[in-house]
Amino acid sequence: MGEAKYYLIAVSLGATWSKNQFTYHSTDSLEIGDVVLVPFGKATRPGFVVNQTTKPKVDTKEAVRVFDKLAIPNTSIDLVKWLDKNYPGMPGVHTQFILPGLVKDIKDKDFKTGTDSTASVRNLPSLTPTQTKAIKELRSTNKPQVLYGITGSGKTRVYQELAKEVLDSDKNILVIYPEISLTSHIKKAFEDVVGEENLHFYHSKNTPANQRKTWVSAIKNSSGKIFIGPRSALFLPINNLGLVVVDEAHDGSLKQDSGSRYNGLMVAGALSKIHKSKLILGSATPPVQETSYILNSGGSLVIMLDLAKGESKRSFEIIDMTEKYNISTGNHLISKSLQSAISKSLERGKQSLLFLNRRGTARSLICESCGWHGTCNRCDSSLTYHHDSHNLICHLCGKTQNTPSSCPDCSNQLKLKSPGTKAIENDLQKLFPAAKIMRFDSDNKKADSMLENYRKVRDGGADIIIGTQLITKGLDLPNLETVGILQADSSLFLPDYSSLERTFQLLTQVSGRVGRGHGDGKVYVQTYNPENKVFDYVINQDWQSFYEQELKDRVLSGFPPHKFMARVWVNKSSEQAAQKTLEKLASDFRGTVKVLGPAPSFYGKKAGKYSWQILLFSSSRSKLVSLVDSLPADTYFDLDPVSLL
DNA sequence: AGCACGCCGACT
DNA sequence: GTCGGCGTGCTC
Repeated sequence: MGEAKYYLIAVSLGATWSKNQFTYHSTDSLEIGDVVLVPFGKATRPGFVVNQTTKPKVDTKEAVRVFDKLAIPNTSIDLVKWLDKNYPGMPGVHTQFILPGLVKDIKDKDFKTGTDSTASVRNLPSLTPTQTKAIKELRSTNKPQVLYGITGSGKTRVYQELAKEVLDSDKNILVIYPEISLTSHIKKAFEDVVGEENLHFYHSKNTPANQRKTWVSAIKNSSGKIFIGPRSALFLPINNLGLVVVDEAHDGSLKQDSGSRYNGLMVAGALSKIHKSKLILGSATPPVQETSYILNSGGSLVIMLDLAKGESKRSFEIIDMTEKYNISTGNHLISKSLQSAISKSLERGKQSLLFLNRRGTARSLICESCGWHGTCNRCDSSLTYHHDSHNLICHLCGKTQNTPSSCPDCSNQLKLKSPGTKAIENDLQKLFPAAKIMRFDSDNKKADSMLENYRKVRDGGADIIIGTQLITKGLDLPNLETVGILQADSSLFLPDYSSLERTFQLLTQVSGRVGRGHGDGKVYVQTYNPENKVFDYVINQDWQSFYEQELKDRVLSGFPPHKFMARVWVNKSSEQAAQKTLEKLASDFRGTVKVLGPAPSFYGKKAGKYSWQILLFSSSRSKLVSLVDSLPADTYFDLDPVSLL
């Protein structure tokens, strides 16, 4: 037993700590990165050694090394540093990402693996010319790349091929995939490359023992493994990472929406830079902001526009719901075309899927006759109706307008509509009494029941499926023929700079549920604004034109990726207090950066608290970082918000 | 997040 | 003179 030495330890802590490095002693000789358990307050928490230090003035407690030589890789320490720098104020949380609670429970047996058998690689399907070309382009550089491939173009097959090469060069692979529990095909695809024993899922729904094993496997193995998980898997302490794939890179779940609000795509970028590994962001609707960042920093775009073998076609019909003769006599939400398509699919024993775009419903006022909706003449953003004051408010600049009693363009009556899936289910049952109808939404989103529901639906337990957001995510329904999108425009007029992009993504992803290799399918897009250009981009499956147009619009409006942005808000028990606090902040910041607002937050009242917000814009991200880092304690911020709502 | 410290009002 | 309200600050 030697003399006690002193070490600076980064402790895994919650969001309320603005500091997380403290001095502990140990009689063991500890190395930088060694994982330790330390007493902190009443609790014991995991931490890692930052460096050796001198005896401090305060009394120290003892750090206990968890396992012999269980050190987190330098790359993970560098990632924590990057997070601390780019999302300031929550260092304890960032350490917790790297050292989650499960670290405390790691036992010797978690180190024991089954036979480290060599990968039992199965025969993979042959490549199409488009896939071969994409692989060649992806191989040609180590810079980050965006893989844009329409639904059905076979991106997964491309990942398989690249994964094989990376594994052959004795490295590990990380695949980020949202809603992994719903999508078995991605699991199978990588299993075919690396074998079951070498494929690790990292997911909160797995058993604790399984999670510990995966974590240990990451820290222990220097090659031959593929790790798959949601955004939290970005923080697995993987060694020797050769490839990072973020599939469905447009997905909103990549953005952490509480605590340290990091953007998973940015973290993936930092991670691959630290490892000098390849980064691929794959999607049928690549995100505008990050695609632009990648293209402006030397990365490139790889395009796959052809359907892979065995994939079938999908066609589109845009239905103008302002035309009365288009609407079913039995139900005002469903068009005649959609009704007869559902009917025909029923006769053929095929399934129909109705997507109810609930985002933004009931809050904006629209005219059913001509498609008019209130917009702010200063911001060009949609106005939101407020029940209490009977006003229309711009949530960007805060300007208030009186609510017109009738449509300013055609003087017909204005409507606030928000049908739920339940109401539609009832209506449809009346239209199709013999059909088995099933709702599939996040109201019953307990993961196990969701998977159960999905199996039931897929295996023919429903003729008509009604759902919201959830059904946009990778649902694979082989027997699906008809897709109906109800209120396709409801997400279009949200007061959010990204509402056009969100709409494009939603519609494209829903459309992608049909025509998956088992007969052609048709998508019926019902809208009150058929002339909106977003529908052309969707039905032509033309992301590139959408992207170019959207980039131009973002330059004009000054939003990301043209400028960096931060959203800053407070929650107060009175509206006046919230407004006053932010007016003070806004006047402090004006002159340093561009400020928009204050205005009420979109969800202005939550749990009895009133929320107001301001938006900060700058060409320098670090300027925004230093501003939000100096905010008062009860102020919240989101750097690079994907949504302003 | 917990938990101690501390400074003021209500009650024995 | 004591009990306890919860604002403030600290956790090596």
